[in-house]
Amino acid sequence: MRESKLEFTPTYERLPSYLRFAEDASLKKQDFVSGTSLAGFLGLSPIQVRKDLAFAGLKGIPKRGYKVSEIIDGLKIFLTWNKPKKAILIGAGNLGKAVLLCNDFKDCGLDIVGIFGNDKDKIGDKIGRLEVLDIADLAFEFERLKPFIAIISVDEKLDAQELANLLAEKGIKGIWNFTTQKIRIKGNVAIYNSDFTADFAVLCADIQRRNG
Amino acid sequence: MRESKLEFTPTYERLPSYLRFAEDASLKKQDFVSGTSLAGFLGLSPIQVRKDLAFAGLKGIPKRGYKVSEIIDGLKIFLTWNKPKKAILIGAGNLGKAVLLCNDFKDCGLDIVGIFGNDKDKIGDKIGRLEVLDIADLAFEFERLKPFIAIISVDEKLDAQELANLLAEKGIKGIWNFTTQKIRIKGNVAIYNSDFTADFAVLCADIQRRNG
DNA sequence: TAGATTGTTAATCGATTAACAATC
DNA sequence: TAGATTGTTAATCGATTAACAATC
Repeated sequence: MRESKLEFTPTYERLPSYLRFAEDASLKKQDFVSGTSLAGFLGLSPIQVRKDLAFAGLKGIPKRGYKVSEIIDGLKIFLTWNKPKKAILIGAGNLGKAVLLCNDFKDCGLDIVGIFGNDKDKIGDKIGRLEVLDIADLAFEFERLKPFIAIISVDEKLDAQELANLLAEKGIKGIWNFTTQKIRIKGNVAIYNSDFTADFAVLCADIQRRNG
Repeated sequence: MRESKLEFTPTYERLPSYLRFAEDASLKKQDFVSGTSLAGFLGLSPIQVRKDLAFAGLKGIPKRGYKVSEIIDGLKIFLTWNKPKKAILIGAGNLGKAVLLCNDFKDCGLDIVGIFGNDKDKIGDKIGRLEVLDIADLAFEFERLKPFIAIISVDEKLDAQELANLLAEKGIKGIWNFTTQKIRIKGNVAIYNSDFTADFAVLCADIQRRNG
């Protein structure tokens, strides 16, 4: 569930899958891929793929398709993934670790420079190349790390709204909220809520529909 | 990014937040909540909340609002969250652990009865109340556990499509795919793709829009 | 050339929002 | 009663799909 009404959200959601497809094609030494093949692989309609790529500023060549290198470079620029963005992770639990250590973000310009925990046992531990910092030092460490994005993956014992208020005050540009707690910020901060239970609701509805 | 075009998806995504709000109200011993207050808290429009609740079959009382207990019971039934659904987790990494151990699903009828790992070190370990099973025994253990839903959170070393094919053949009803690998199933299996990079793309677009 | 593919304009479909009557 | 709220029908808005011309 996303917070603000950003136009073309479904398109933005599809673009990363086009990027991955192009990177696979690149590994296979293919120079061009057609929107049709992309659509076929991803289970989308060719028209939608062409519309999306056109939206991202990409031009194809009739009969040949889209140049793989242009898809890769173009989409990375369009998504701002060509520029590294410093991020901090708040919450050093399993989800925080998963985000920090998974390889899916290697192309996204997500540069996690700090991880904060609440649990006294965990503070000082190493996760990957980072040492878990004390969440109590968040305001102080913010100045040093100067993050652009904050990822909140704390458990329900901590108040996500309070954390968000502090982050907003310090000048964060975007907050990715993995808690089911509601976050609202008055200023100009982008907020994305990844609510697993919302996703699960959609899956349940789909199962129900398919099984009467 | 979701797989199939299920109507009313945005509504289904919002319903869990209404359920949580009602449960909070219930803890505060409130008997009724208005759609207006719900909308105000969640940053939605009152019309949308009323439409959503009506879609879920809930009836309010003019001037008073909606009965809290009816929201809770009604939404749980509507989402099929009143009935426990057996699920298996495939992938015993940090994300799998996070899903298994987080409390957000306590109301969702998600009953995780098995977790499978690939890493020889991890097989046999206890995570929460479950022992990590060998993914090589998936077909065999499926018969014993009889899961309804499978959550795939394996890393890129494993082929998610191959796992999905096996699960589909065994009769799984729904697959929740946390990998960025594309899964396609011919049969009548509901698939929900939780692709973090798709979410991140939307956040990046929102940040970009807000900052010129 | 013919066929495959892109690109664009128009039509359709679904979701949200507006307007307002009904009601406690 | 008056005011607040729900419920419903119509209008709007955005996203997807269709149709088809342009092109290599």
